[in-house]
Amino acid sequence: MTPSPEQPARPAAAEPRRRSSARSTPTIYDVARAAGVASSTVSRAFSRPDRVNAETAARIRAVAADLGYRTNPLARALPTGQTSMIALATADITNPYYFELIRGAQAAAAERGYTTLLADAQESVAIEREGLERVIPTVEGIVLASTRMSDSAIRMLAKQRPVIAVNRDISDVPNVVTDHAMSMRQAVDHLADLGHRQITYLSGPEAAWANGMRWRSLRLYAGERGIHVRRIGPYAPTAGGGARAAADFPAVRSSAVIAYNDLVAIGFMRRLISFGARIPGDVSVVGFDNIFTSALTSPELTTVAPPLRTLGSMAVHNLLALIGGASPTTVRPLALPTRIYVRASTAAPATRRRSWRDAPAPREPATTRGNRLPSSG
Amino acid sequence: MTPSPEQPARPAAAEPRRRSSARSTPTIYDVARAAGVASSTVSRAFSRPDRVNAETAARIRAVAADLGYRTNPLARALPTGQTSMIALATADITNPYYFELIRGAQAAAAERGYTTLLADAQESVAIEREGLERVIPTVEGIVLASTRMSDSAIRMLAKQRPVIAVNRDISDVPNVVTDHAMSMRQAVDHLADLGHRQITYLSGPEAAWANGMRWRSLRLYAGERGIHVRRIGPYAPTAGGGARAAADFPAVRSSAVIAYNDLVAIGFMRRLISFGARIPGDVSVVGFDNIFTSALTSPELTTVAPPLRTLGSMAVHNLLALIGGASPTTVRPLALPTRIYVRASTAAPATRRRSWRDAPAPREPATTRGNRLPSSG
DNA sequence: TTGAAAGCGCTAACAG
DNA sequence: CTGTTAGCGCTTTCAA
Repeated sequence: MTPSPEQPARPAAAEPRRRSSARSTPTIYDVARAAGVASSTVSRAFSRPDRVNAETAARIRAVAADLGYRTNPLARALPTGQTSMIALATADITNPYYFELIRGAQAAAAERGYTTLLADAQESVAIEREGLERVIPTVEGIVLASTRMSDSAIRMLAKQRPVIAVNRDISDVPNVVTDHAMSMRQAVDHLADLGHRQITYLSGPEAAWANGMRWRSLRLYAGERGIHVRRIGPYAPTAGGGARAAADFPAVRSSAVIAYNDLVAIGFMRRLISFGARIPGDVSVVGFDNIFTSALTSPELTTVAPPLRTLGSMAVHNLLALIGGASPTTVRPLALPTRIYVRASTAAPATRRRSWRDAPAPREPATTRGNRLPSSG
Repeated sequence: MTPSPEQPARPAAAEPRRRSSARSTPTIYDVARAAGVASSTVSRAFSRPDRVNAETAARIRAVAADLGYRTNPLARALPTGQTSMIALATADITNPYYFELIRGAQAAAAERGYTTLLADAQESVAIEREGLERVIPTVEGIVLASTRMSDSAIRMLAKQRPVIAVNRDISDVPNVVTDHAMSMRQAVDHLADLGHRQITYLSGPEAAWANGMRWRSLRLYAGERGIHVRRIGPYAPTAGGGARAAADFPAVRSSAVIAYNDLVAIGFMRRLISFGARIPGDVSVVGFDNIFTSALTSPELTTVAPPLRTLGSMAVHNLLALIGGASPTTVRPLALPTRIYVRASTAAPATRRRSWRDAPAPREPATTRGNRLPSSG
């Protein structure tokens, strides 16, 4: 049992027998050998440079550089669980509303060394589930940018990985949201300042959280300013929905309209114009979202812009905080401020109130003011 | 040295000492123990079911299921190098042009069990490089959906990972492209059939490959149909560029205009209308790309739609073939067919040719025909 | 068909 | 500050 003295000690096996530095990408072992240090030192030189002698670190980096060594994130992820990846789930990547949000999230993630996995649901709950399912083991956290999932499904998800919801309020799930109250106040103030006394709200989907918020805020602020409000709808949150709203629109009643979103506003304007109405001559129109297209319509649409980019970056920022160990309660929900872009679809109401339905008149060329594009927001 | 008979054999060390099945997610070892098999058998049951007895496999899957076991893609990636991830690099995720392409790529990847990493360059070459750099070690291949990189940089990249370029022709790098010739032929045929005899081309960036293709094809097909062509520009590929083109536009010369892309066409129309021109009364306008907005302008824009979705899915399809070992030469470049959407911005030329600059007239309400949205393409 | 054992490339105690 | 030594969870020869 006891080895005889002259018996050679077990071969030191200093560094375990690794595959020779064949071709393929160099590893820390290759660098270690070339630099004459232990592999763990190389590892430290890259992952915690402060734990290594400055000179040694420099030498290692030099050797690594000319060997073309690059840390392998996968190999690093295995022992640490830190994949440096987060997922961004959207219900529909095709929806113009989300571009800036995605970009804001992307940029914030990249800045912190995180890579973004895109999980597009393509409008299907099943695809969303499946996509998330596949992605979960790989990511450290998830931003739910828009989702069709139920509250309970989201809570479930939040048990497996840190989750931040965007523009959705679910108890126990931290989120970042737009300041819907402020956005409506901006719309109302603008119209009121112009002299409008009645406003019609083109309602969006009843299930949409934002829709309820908008209507409630509208009543509140309009009331404060002595403005009469009414609501028609609900309509689909699309240009088609807006067109239907135009057909329903009681022209004599309101000199101003606030639509659930830009798409509805645009569809509404187009249809109304085809009926012979003048905008903003007969009716002023305000939308929400400031989608790219809203600066390209005739007339250009006055709209309230959500802080999309900020929404995206804040979501990621908070998510990374969560991942870093912050408690969900610490990550306070934050309502981000909006901004109104005044363009050509709003003006003072006509002094003589008569319906455009009585006497359709030719339109005037679109005027241009404040035609800022979304990207400058 | 030779162990005495009664000496116990080295402890079997059957399965190496792993951390007890503490909390956290179950591993193949947990499943193996619960199912009474070796960990390697569990591994096989999931990665190559055909190499395992059907019953055993079934039992293992059952045990795994109720343990809640799920294969860990990261752990699998380490020994095999198969991460099941591909990267999709875009120069600007905010560009409406790419939505459907991204979605097509995403869907194709998901279908084959691949996850898509989004690398948005945010218009910066530096960010693009850096993003790609970070992502390379993690992905099995890359789709370059739009990129600012130089040809040589791309060839470099292609040495590290399989690469498919979209709408870009680089020797030695397989690609998928739109059939630019066909798309221009569709535009010319449409205008010719309407009776136009002269066409003005609003040129895009000179560096853009598509721009050269379009102009060349235009000359070719217009020639075949006896149509006179001229070109003005170059202009930025934006609505602003189109507006500048409108200022330059020699109204008397052409009854029809083909723009480099939809954005240019839209900017052109708006500015021309503000000058008092009627579209399509005075000038017919055709764009390229069929971006979302083109169905929402007044008048709605006639445009030639690239097969974006197909472009995306084909790119991924070919990329996976490459990853699967297909030789680059096998993956033949393919020019995908386009489709023209005839809307309200084109009509037969006015019988009496006079310049709208002489006598601006009030516009008519937009007509509606073929106002299909991009998503239905 | 199944089991044992050696890694994939990197991190992380624990000594020294 | 640096080297040694176990693994992270899975795949994969090689034997049995």
